[in-house]
Amino acid sequence: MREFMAITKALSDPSRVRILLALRRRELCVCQITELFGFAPSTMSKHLSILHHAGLIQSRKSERWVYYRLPDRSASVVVREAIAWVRKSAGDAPQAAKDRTALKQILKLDPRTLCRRQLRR
Amino acid sequence: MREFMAITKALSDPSRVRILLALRRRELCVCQITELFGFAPSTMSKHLSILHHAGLIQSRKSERWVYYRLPDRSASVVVREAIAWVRKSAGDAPQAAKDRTALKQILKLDPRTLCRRQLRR
DNA sequence: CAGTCATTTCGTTATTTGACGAAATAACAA
DNA sequence: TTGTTATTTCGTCAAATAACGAAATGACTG
Repeated sequence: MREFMAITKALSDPSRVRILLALRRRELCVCQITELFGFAPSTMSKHLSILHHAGLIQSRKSERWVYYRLPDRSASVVVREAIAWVRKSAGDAPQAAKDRTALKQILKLDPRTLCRRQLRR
Repeated sequence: MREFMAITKALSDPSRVRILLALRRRELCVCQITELFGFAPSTMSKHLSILHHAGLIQSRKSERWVYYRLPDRSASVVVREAIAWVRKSAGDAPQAAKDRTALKQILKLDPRTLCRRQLRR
């Protein structure tokens, strides 16, 4: 029940659902996700931490960046079914489509450039 | 996304998950659910209203009581998959087992008697 | 009709949550 | 080392949520 509630609480915020959908095809680094959402870095970090704590995303560190991705096959059935349900139920929402379009633009940029861009504001 | 978030928000409270699990096999009237949880009637009513608004339960009125049940086949795929996921992922939790045991006792009583019992407190 | 009774609605209160900025941390670069 | 950069942690504030009791509602009962 604990693990399950961690998942449902993680899914109860629309930004976190959007993050999961954005990670559908590829891993993303924090600065890319931050750029996509327009939130303060600390806010994004908190959302990512909640998803990670629920087991819904995994992370790796490379050079200066932290990358998040959907969990691999080693994840529990609960988690994998949750993600499948999210994708199937919310993947076609207008917001998800908007995010995909915005993400395409973001992915054109080199992460180095991107993160500097964020700082300039 | 709206419908989906109504569902995830509804599922983000453990009491509401327990209600769904309690309704697994049969419909229950509000006074039976209230007895099971020990909350104030107004609190239970609010939880039921949130579940109902999300489409996760249906209701019918009979004589003096309101009965709630899981939705029938007419419910959307999102809803049906949500309920299936809940059952599969949280149905075996210790709390769910406790609830089943407590529910057995409650079901032995006639609803008439039961609701009066609540009032006496 | 007047009185019960089951449930819901409303208003209040304490707690949780989500946002931010500032400061801390960790990794790289000069 | 010293400074820069990416991310996280911490503290704060406003908004959302979950609990309650009191009052309203709606349906049966006498």
